[in-house]
Order: sequence, then structure tokens, then C-alpha cells
Amino acid sequence: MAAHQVTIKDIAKILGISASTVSRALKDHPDISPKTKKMVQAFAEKVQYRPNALALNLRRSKTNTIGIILPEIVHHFFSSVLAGIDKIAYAAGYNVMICQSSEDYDREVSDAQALLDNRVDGVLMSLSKTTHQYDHIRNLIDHGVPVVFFDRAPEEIEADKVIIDDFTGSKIATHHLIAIGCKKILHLAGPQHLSIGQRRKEGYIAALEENGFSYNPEYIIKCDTRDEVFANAGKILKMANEIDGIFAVNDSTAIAAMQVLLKNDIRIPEHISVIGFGDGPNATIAYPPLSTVEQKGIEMGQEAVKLLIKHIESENEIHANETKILTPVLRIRESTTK
Amino acid sequence: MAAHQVTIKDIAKILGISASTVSRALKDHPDISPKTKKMVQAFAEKVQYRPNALALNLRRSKTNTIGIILPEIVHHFFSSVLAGIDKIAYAAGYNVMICQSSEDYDREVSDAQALLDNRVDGVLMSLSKTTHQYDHIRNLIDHGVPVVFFDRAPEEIEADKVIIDDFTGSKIATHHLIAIGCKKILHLAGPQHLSIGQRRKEGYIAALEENGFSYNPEYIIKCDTRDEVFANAGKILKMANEIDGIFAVNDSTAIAAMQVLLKNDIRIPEHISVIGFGDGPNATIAYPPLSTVEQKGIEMGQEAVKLLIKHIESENEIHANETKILTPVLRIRESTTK
DNA sequence: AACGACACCGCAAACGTTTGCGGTGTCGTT
DNA sequence: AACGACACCGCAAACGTTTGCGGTGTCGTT
Repeated sequence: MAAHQVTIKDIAKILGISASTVSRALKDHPDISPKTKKMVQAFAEKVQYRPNALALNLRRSKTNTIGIILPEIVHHFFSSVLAGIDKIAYAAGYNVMICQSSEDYDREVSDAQALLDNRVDGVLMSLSKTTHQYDHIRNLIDHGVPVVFFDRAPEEIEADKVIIDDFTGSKIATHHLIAIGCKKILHLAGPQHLSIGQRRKEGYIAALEENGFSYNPEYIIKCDTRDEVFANAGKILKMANEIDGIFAVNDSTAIAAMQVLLKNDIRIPEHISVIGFGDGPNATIAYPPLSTVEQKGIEMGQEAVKLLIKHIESENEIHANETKILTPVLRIRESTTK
Repeated sequence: MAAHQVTIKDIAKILGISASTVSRALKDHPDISPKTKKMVQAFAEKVQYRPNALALNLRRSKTNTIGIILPEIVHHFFSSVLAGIDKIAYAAGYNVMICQSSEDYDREVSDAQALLDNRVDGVLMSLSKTTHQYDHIRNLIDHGVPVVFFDRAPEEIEADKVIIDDFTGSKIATHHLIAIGCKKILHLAGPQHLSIGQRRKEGYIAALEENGFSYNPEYIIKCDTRDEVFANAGKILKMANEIDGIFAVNDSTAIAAMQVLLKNDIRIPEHISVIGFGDGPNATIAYPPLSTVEQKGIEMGQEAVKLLIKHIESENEIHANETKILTPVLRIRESTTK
């Protein structure tokens, strides 16, 4: 056991011909006689010859591998994106190499370097929350590695991007709250240096203004994780008498907020209506089922990897950067059904 | 732009020395004079030289890459395992190449082949539900690729394995139901050709017998996904009058069952107590919060990759296969708190 | 008889590294 | 003067492929 894999050289030696002939016979090159081809192909089949991908990669300096850098694997949205990527990549004959930055800038930088060292054909990437500069990304691009961003994309970098229309999405969500009668809406917001956090806040503000409501900065709290909700529970409960609606930047924040409110006998949606953003499986499992804005991770992954493969395989044609914007859809459930 | 990466040859040519000297200077080999070392190292630093991983891999036929084959990425348990793997692997200097079989045997076979072609140093794997034969795995092992299974492992294959003690886990869960007064307990079971499904059923049966209950085969339904619960809703509701407890093979099945029961005005836990298996974030979000058996995905991933790395780096010492059994812990929540 | 056309195959270099081995040059010692 | 010890460096082969180029052999044609 631990048998070494049979190589072209092995076949050549055993069959008494040169490695070049074996190589050509295997790929049906016209220079090789039918008799030799048959012999080589039959023998290769018999010994289960498989080309060594390492050698191929080195030769053509192409690896048929796509690198992925994302903030967290254990996160329903990102793992759906992964699933979408994987499906298309597999069908197109690419492998995927995955790195998670764990929302850490330094890790993101070293991941980018590792992918470059391994000569991946392209990189799919979503920024970590702690990333404020982009030299590691420019480094990839300067070395000819195509980069496509999904979800969290930097405005400063020219590249293909697949994002959802966060502005419109949160505008729709806020409009919905207003439509069912909410007048004082709290926004649990994401970090403002990520366009995603910023856009969602802007959509919220725009919806208020379109409805002639004055926008109250006190009704915006930076709070975008379950833990932050619990940390800010006092603050939120103190406002609970004033407000009648909450729009949270993501579902798990919305759900945690609902749990805090329910525990303090504040009824949802009768007292406060709540809407989230994302539509993972949690939304349907939550109590009450959470209204939210659907953010199709699988579709985002598929679109991103399609753009990347197109870029990779278009070789040296000039490449015009594309930004694909997915339009979000409102999913109304019981948390906003009075 | 699209600048090609600088190589040892480039450095050698520019500095007017041989590639061998550059190579040795970079790794501080004693044969090289301090002056040359300084010169090479300074220059390499300046031009940001990075070794080409492809060439290194070919040379030492080692890739510093770990292959992973798992059924689904979009699944909280598996994505936590991934996160656990990634953390340890990254710290140890390994990259990870991930393939999802999507519960499809053919895909699993071709994934295994792809990992072999890419000469990964080892494989971490959890079987798909449709895998009933193991030649693709034997093929890996026969070619000297260490394989470590996690969670879903075949009994027929000799290899390192990290599993949880499914038998004890479900025995504990069933005992708990009995302890709070349940006498007729329905088991929503997993597929019986996977040891995981089988063991959990056996634990359920053992708990019944230890308490002197007769075991009723009609109280076992093959049903281990949300969709299957909805498909079997009629059957389950028909039994709802007789039974007073449900032990489901996993959390999402348990939660779907609770939703079906609640919709038909059957109260939980007053009328029927429900317990699951897994303890993902869904359990705390469910209504009522779901009692379950904790199955630490992150820890499982970490243990599995540690075993694998140990195997990889022990080289040619004889390797005794280990099976690591993680002990599950009961998490009591409101779904079983009368 | 000589030449061209064609079929078929192998040499060698290349991708970017590493490393055993041998070679040169400079000392100090006898 | 000759030798040994040592420092320092380069050649060449190797990992497993691919591919341009050239080479040989067999025809048929004139």
C-alpha cells in the first residue's frame, strides 16, 4: 500500500516508448499511430492513470482553483453563498479553496497572500468588518488575479461586484412598517464604514423622509449582533414605550430584539412591529415568525462565480468591470401582521 | 499590471548568481557567505519575492492542503465543523480545499478523485446519505492519503474517526423525557444504513427498555428533515392523541414537528414534550426553546483535523487508527419543562 | 535513382523549486 | 613547496507534465 501514483514516465518505461508519445497518445494527438494510441490508452485505463494536477498546474500556471475569502463560515447567509459558488464552480471544473477571515483584517491579508502563493485562478471575496485598507486586494489584482466581490464590497476598488440593493431593501422594509401604522421606528444599524451598513441606514432614512417623518438620530443604535442586542437591552427597553417599530440590519439582531422585548412582556407585533433583513431559516423558526427582506445567498454566490469564471476565461481581452445588483423582496410574516 | 511574480531565477539573473545560491541564501544555508545572504535577502524583500507554491508542491509532492468532503455546507452543524477545522488548519499552516457532496454518492466519488489528483496531504470526510460502498475511500487510503472521518463514518473502513456517542446521547434524551413523565414517545428517525441514524434509534430503544417500557415499532417513523415532517404531518397528527413525547433525530426535525403540532393547537410541552439532537442556534430561537443534546461541531472539527495532522506529520511511523468519541450533553429548555 | 510527401516518434527545454555533489579559491601548516 | 582544511558557489538532475522541433522510415512518383 501507499502505492505511488503511476505517471506518464512509468507508462513510457513499461511500454518502451517516450513520455512525449504517451502524453500525445492520451490526448489523441494526430501525430500518433492508431496502434500506439490504443496500446497507451488501454494500458493507462488498466493502471488507472490520472494526470498529476500539481505538474499540470506548474506547467500552465493555471490551477483550476478559485479562492474564496469570507468573514465567517458559520453564518447562514455566507454558507449559502458558498453553496451557490460550489455548485457552479464544480460544474465548470473548478476546485474551491476557502479561507475565513473571522472578521480579522490581518487574517484577511494573509489569506490573500496564501491564495496568491497558490496561484488560484481568481478570488471571490467578501470584506471583513475590520478591513479599512485594501493593499492586499490591489496586490492580487496587480498580479493578474481577477477578483469579484460579493455582499461586502469596497467602493475604492475597481472590480466586479455582486451586491444586493441594500438601500432599496431597507427602504421597502421601512415603508412596510409605516404602511402598517408605525410612526416611531428604531433602527438597529450595522457598522457605518461598510457600505452595507451605511446603505441600509440610508434606505431607512429615505423611507422616513418620503413619508414626511422627521428623522431622529436617537432612533439609530449601532447594534448588529445578538450579543450587542443583549448588551444594549437596557437602552432598547427604555425606548420601548416610545417606539412602535424596529427595523434591524439583519435577522439575528431582529430576533434577539424580539426575545428581549417578549421577556419584558412587550407584545409583538401588537405593541412593537419588528422587521429584519436577510431571510435565513431563523426567520421562519423565530417566534413570532419574522418579517424580513429576502437576500438570496445562493443566487449571489452563483452570480459572483459566474462573473469570475467569465473573467478568468476571457483571457487577455479587455475586461470591463460589472456590478450586479440583486433586488431584494419583502417577506411578510407575523412579526408585522397586526 | 498583471505583472508576473518574481522567481528565484529572476533574482539569480539580476544578481548575477545561480538559482541554487539564491535558494540557499533565502533559507539561511551555512554554505552561503554572509555577504551574499544579505544581498539576496535584501533584494528578495525589496521585490517582495514569494516562493511559488505550485513548484514547491511538485518538488516535495506535498501540498500543505487538507481536502474536506462533507454533505452540505448550508447546515449549521457542518459549517461549525468547517469553522473548527479551518481554525486549527490555518494555525498549523495548512490550506483547506472543500467539496460538498450534496448527499450524492457520485459527487462524493468524483470529489475524492479530485482531491487525490490534487495530491492533498490528507482528507477529512463525512459520508453522504446515499453512500453505500467505499471503493473511492479505499482508493485514497491505498494511495497513501490519510483519511479521518467525522460524524458520519463507515464501520467497514479502518481509519481515524471522530464521532459523538450517539447511542448515549439519545439514551440521555429519552431518559429525560421519561423522567418528566412521558410514557409514549415517538421517535423521528434518521436513515438506518448510517450508523448515526441506527445508534440514535438504539439509544432510544435502550432507554425505553431500561425503564421497563415495551418498545413499539409503530412509534418509530423514518423522518429526518423539515420537508419530511410536513410530508408526514398527517401521520404524526393522527398519533398526537396517543403520544406524550417526541424524540427527533435532529433539531430541525424537532422544530418542524413543534410547528406542525402548535398549528393544530397541541401545546408544548403541556401536551407533548419535544426534544431534539444537535443544539444549533435554531434551538434557542425556536418556540418554545428546544431541549436538545449538544453536539459540538467546532470541537469535532478541531479534533478531526488534529488527528489528521498528527497522521500526516508522523510520516512513516506505523499508524494506529484512533476513534475519538465526544460525549454529548443534555440541554434542557422549555420544550420539556412542564 | 532520386526526390518529396507523409506518418510517426523522441529530444530537449520549460514551468519554479531544491539539493547532492563536485569544483575553485584562499588560507595556514609542515 | 605541497598539502589539507575550509568557505563558498554552481551544475545538473529531479518532481510530472507539455510541446516545438527535428529526425527517421516508408511510400509513391517522376
